[in-house]
Amino acid sequence: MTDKDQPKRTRRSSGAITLRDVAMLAGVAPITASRAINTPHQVSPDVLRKVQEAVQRTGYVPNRMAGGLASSRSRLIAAVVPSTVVSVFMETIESLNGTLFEAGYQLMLGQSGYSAEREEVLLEAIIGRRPDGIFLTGILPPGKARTRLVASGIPVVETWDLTPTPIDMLIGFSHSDIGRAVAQFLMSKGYQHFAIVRAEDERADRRTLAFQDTVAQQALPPVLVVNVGASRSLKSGREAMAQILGEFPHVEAIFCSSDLLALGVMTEARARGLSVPDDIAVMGFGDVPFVADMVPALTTVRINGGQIGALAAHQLMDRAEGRDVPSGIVDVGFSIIARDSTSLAKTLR
Amino acid sequence: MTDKDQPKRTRRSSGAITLRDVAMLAGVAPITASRAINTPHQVSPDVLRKVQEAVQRTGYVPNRMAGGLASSRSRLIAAVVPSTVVSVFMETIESLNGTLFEAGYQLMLGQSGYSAEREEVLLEAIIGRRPDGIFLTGILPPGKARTRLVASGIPVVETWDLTPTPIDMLIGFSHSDIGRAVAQFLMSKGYQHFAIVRAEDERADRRTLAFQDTVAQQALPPVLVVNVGASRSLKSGREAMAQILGEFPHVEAIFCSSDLLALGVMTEARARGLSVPDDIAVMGFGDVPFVADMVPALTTVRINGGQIGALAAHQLMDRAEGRDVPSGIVDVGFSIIARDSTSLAKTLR
DNA sequence: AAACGCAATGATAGCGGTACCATAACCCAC
DNA sequence: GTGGGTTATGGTACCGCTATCATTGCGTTT
Repeated sequence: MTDKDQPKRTRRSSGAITLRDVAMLAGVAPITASRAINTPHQVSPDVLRKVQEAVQRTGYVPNRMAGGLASSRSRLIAAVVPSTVVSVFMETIESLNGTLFEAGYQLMLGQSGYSAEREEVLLEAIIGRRPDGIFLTGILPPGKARTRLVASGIPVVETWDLTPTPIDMLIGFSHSDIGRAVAQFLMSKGYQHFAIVRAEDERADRRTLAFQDTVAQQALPPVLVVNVGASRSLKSGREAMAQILGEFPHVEAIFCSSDLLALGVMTEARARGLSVPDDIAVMGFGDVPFVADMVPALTTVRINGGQIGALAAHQLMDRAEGRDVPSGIVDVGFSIIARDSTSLAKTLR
Repeated sequence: MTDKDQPKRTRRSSGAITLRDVAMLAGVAPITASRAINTPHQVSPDVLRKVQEAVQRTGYVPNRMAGGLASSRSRLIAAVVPSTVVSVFMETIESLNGTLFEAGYQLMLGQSGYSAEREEVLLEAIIGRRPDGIFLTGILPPGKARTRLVASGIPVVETWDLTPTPIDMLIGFSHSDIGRAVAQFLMSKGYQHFAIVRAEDERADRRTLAFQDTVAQQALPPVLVVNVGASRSLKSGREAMAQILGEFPHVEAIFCSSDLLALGVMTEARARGLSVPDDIAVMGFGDVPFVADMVPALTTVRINGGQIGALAAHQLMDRAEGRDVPSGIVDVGFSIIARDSTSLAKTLR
């Protein structure tokens, strides 16, 4: 009857069930309901039961934005992946996401690889969500984006590479080591005339340089390097192979900066009646699942992407939950998976 | 001098720059600073300049959790993708994420495909974030998860399939139509003896059934169907091919439920000295980027995944921003990309 | 000239949770 | 029986932002 009881202003609300509703239904204070839900051991069995019942009955789902705001803990982790050829990183993202999810965290995805300005906008969008941690595919070069990230104070894991100067935590492997190891592997098989097919990419660059160095130390002929630019498609592998055969017919072994490029190289070789590995050996990089079962099975470099994702998840969550994780570098290494595409089957010329 | 001015309780705070700091620096009220940032046309040029300067100087990044809580608009979209073989959906996710990002939204990723309980937990985690929209890869079968989702009132787009009873919005294509179209395509080429290699998947099921029906209507011999289970690997394609050749040596054309399976089938064929397409025609599904440049180039079914992602993004954002988007079904169709793996090169037996 | 409309700014009260402190009830020791 | 320590619960004040209404100043309408 007393309309004046109503506050003058219209209160808005999303209309959804809130903790207050649950608490009222259970006959306890909101804070007690909160405890029953988040730290059940702190409440009596009786209250716990009543609150759980109320949650069931109402279908209450806690609002994590409100919780995050109040506790300064968003339980959100942001991952930045390159927009192209995400496939190589899929294993990592899946394992990252899976590990986070088990522990009650969510993953936010951002795509990099466009312009520097957009990179900055992306970082700002990410920071605006106040994630508890940030996962970067690759290492972030000095610049505004990096400065902003450091200033934000959010724990960061860079991955997939090594650098002596990480922002914070780093989980990766040495691309130089890979270039060296692959060169040694191929030389140990007796190959002497090498070509490299590589995408335009700083990491491929370092693999290439180390490969060339290692070969040069054995006084072998120089390595022919074909740069296919940004494209990592099978097609560019084929084109690169055509170029190699034109310029360097004596080539015996080709190291490609991705499995897909290697597939292209093999495709072109076969199209020209050349046999892999009888005429030419081919190596890839990445060990995407299907190259193991092709004919010939592709020799390649395997990175344990799942390990990187899981490790990163744990380090970020440890940080978020106040456990001490020193900034530092974890080298997860790599392995060369020797398969048929590099098995010597005829006498080298 | 008066220590008692201090409130008794210790105030916590994340210590970061807040809107209040910016407003004070600019000499305006917080709400005015908010307007300068979010709706600049509502403030005078003078105030705008001062606030922008303050933002620059402080490096202020708005806290979107607080904003979302206050406005009931999170600017977050959740996407649920199957945990396996995400590659087919990558194009969609990239385009979804890209479109959202341009408009100031962020993407949250969830992986489905585990247990039903986990599916429920996932949905609860998603709803807890109060996203402005949810993108589902596939359609959600009736069950607790679906009920909960409907109850949440969050706009939903189901994709990659058609059903007469979507939760809300639906962007997909008919798998039956594909089965029919592929059968007709292959029959029009003169093939009569068919096999299908398929993964355990409800959608593959419908393609298979429609294919069989269409073939049966022409009174052709029955189609040999090989179910490879959950695995969609190249290896299972090879194994399926081995089985087909054992049971059905007359087979002329094989339709696979993924490009990777098709690759496996072709690999096994070649390993046994059979030629594709001279001895056997092969078709895939998905048109992953590299199958166009293989030898032989793979005939396959192309879905415009980018279109699905972009369209879904726009529909969800339209909903979030109060523009009217009727619940309903969009059929984006598909296309058969005829390439070399089905070009008739010798007289059929 | 009084009334009106509109643009720019501000005060206030939340959004839905949790941190922090307070209180009550109970147990134990001495 | 009184002081001290737990355990269970509650009250209050925020987290950082925006919706809503209020106010002010000024040009415009009739």
